[in-house]
Amino acid sequence: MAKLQKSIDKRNALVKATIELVNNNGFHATPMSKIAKMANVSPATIYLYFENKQDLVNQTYIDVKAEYTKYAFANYDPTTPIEEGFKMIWKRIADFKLKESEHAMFLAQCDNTPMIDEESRQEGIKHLQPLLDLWERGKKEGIIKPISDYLLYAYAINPLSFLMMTQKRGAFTLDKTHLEEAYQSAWSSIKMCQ
Amino acid sequence: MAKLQKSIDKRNALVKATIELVNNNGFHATPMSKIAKMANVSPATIYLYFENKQDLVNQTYIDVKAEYTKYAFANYDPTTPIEEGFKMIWKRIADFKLKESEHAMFLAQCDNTPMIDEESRQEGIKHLQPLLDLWERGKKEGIIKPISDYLLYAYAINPLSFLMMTQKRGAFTLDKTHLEEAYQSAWSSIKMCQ
DNA sequence: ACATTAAAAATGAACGTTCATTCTTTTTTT
DNA sequence: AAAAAAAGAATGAACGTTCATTTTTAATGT
Repeated sequence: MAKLQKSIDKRNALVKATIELVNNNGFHATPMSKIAKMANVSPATIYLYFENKQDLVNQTYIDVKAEYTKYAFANYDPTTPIEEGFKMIWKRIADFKLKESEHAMFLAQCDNTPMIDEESRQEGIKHLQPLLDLWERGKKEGIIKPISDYLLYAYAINPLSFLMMTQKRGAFTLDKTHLEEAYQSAWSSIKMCQ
Repeated sequence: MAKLQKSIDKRNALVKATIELVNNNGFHATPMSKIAKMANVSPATIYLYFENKQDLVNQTYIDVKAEYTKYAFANYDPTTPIEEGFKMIWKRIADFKLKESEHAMFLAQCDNTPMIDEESRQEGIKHLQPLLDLWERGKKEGIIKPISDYLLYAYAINPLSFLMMTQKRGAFTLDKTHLEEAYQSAWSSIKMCQ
């Protein structure tokens, strides 16, 4: 019964501290000692919950990625018409990136860095399937451009990461109007007919 | 004459080694000793060219960013018509990201990480002005959507970083066809009229 | 209900290593 | 021969991780 007795709160505190410190200082400047201190835990305790530093950051990545996709598809019904369904998911993702910007920022850092093991990266991608299914359906119906899912993601979704990052740096603020413009650009870039 | 006597080759070798090691291992796992070894130089010698590790990575970032924008605008003439000018710059940027993908990857890592000082980041942005000017002109002529430059960059340019990264990971290959589709998506997302 | 006890969880200090940086000496350049 | 550049070895600090011990938890017997 070993694992079950350990406090989930403590694990979560460690994950939370990891996100916050890596966001602010980068992976290279967040020692285990600081993570422990921020989580109000002894450094040694970390090793009761995680194998080592790499495992801690891998698990943190998977946790946040799962939260992200769960949020994105929370209210999505796979029978929704294409355009409406896409707008729904897009808005949820935008919402996540803005409201949970700490988490979104952490993902952006992980996704552009060799700090996450390839295995965990693969694990994180899995839950995006509903969006890929929607696109598949959209292509069949002649509503979505018949191009690679990577291209669709690059133009429809990924720009939100850049905008979130830019906003986080204080360069500009993504208000309601911007968001509507962003949606129009996203939709323009992947819909058929032009 | 202190600085001038030092070998520019040695400096470049250090910058090159930094890019390669940071790309492959991340900043957190590239010690000065390894950089020195890869550049065939003593660790102590690094400090004749750079103040410290932070300075080395800052200067590397600025170097690569300057190379990037120089490449992007190499054959651009500010009097070119909007659509043609945009296509020209876009293709050059795409070209850079694919042909100089090591450098592009390094920039992507720097841009999503707190590893670069804010000052050096600002320095790196400066040289993008010709593109912003083109957009300004395009908005006035009613050809480009009258939205924030950040939005335009997010949809017209930034997706290339994602695609380059995806390609680097081996998930898919960005061939000629994909590139043409990508351009169409980029242009669709920022042009007026729909 | 309480005392006892064994296991689990948590800890602070310690360990060995690695790191960025500096120091002293040697080599190269002019 | 003097100055600059480069080198290897040295240094102290910081790191990830483990060790020896203490504290907490929960099950058991009375």
